[in-house]
Amino acid sequence: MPKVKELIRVRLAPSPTGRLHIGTARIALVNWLFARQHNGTFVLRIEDTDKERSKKEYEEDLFLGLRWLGLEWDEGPALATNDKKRSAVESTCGPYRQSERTEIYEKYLNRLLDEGKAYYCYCTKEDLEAEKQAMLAQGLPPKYGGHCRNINQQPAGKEPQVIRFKTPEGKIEFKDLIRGNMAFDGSLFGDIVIAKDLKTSLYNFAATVDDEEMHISHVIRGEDHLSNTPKQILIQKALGFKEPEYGHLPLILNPDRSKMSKRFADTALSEYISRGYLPEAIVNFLALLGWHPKDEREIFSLKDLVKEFDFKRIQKAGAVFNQDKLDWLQKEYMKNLSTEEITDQLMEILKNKNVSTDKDFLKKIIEIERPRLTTLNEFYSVAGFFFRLPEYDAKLLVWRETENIEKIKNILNLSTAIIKSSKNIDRATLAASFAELINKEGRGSVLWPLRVALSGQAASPDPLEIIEALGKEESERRIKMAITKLEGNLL
RNA sequence: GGCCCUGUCGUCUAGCCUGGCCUAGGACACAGGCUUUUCAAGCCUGGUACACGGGUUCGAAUCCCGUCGGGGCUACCA
Repeated sequence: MPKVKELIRVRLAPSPTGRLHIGTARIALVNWLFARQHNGTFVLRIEDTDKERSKKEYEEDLFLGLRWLGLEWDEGPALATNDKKRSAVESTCGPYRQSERTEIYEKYLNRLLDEGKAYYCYCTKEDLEAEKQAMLAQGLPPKYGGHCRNINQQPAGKEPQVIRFKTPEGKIEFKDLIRGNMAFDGSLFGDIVIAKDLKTSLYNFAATVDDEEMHISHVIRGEDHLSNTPKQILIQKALGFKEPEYGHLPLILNPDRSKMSKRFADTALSEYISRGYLPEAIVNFLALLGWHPKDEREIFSLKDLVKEFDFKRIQKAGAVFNQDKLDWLQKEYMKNLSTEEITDQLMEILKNKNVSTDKDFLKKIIEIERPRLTTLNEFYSVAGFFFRLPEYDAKLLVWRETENIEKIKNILNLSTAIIKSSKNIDRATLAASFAELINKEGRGSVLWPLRVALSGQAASPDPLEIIEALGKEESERRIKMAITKLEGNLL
């Protein structure tokens, strides 16, 4: 076998049976960080042995998601092929889709079969189910009884169903990077099924072979794989493979502490992407889920994490997905964006809503609305009134019960006059021009109806700021509309 | 049921290995206040946690034992 240097090589091995899960994204992050920290290689392997459930579109979603997060893989599918050095590695470690590695598995399957370490099982699913029920009925843990273990020839009238591995008895021990020493009792497994047939390997077998063939040095994955590890170690031993190091990360949990599922939150990364979250926020959030530095910092870029992230400080217990914290981080990263950066993206979003606007106007609005935005996607729902005055009820113009219609109309009329006569309508000038009226009538009495007239909403930025952004003409038009509304509606 | 993992504020966690600096620190969330024309933002203040029970020790969140709780796996899925 061509030699691949004994370096740090980690892998992400997702199965494309659904959109990239937020938990998978975190596993990817940790693997990527580990590779970057040790000058290692981050391998992406697609575990698509389950032909029914694997879909090309999910593979695409995976590639997209990883790239969006900034977690580019060094080896794997969908990479540019003009790198000579890489193609040399690929010829020994690739291909990177399990569906394309059938011959490799077949070779090892045959070896196990020839050496009597694996065998064909002729038991049908029905047989097995009956056996399982019988054991359960006796209060025994269900496991395969080894019926076909020592059959050398195909029994008459029976077809081979699967290939089983002869699980040796005895303890399996290994050291987990996060959990320390682990010990399992092999006699509890029964002979595990490693392939449906020579062409169709199953997870535990395929993954074990690939980790060896791809020279994986550290298997970093979710805790849900902890109980697969002893099985894979047994297969390694039977085949004379080198045992990689293992690290099992705690799971991301629902608020009820079960494994994170769609019932409680969006589990697909693409969901967060389309909701307008920033990759930096997601990365930061994912890193802080189950890990924390010695000090009290909370904000980490991918670059910071390469420096600071420490495997030893990973939590052992699962962590509940906390949307509030994500949103807070998202806001923090939004603050770092320049208006310039946001503008282009927003132009795009507005275009999709059939709103045409010019850049300078948009920039002004962004400045005003920034503190109110968690994601860019929310922009239109909070700031849409700048572009189109929404329908509103005339009653909204009344600040408090004690206000009367005539007074409000009067204030609105006076306001129009103030705006008209104001040379400049920047906020500061406006504040000075309105001072007299406000002193006389009270802030709320003046500003509330103005706000509603200008925004059609009860919650908005300072009305004077809105005027500045909207301009004289549009502001006057909106106030006039409000007056008309009051006249036509005697409440 | 069996095997395995795990248990500090509501949540993410610092502290645990190397007992005393912990009347347990930070962040998010929450509550109150300031500001105030609304909603945000900002600033200030506050409350809540070592799962429980035994030991060991002058002293335990930290060490030992037990109990209880939570989770994962238990497929011809990965």
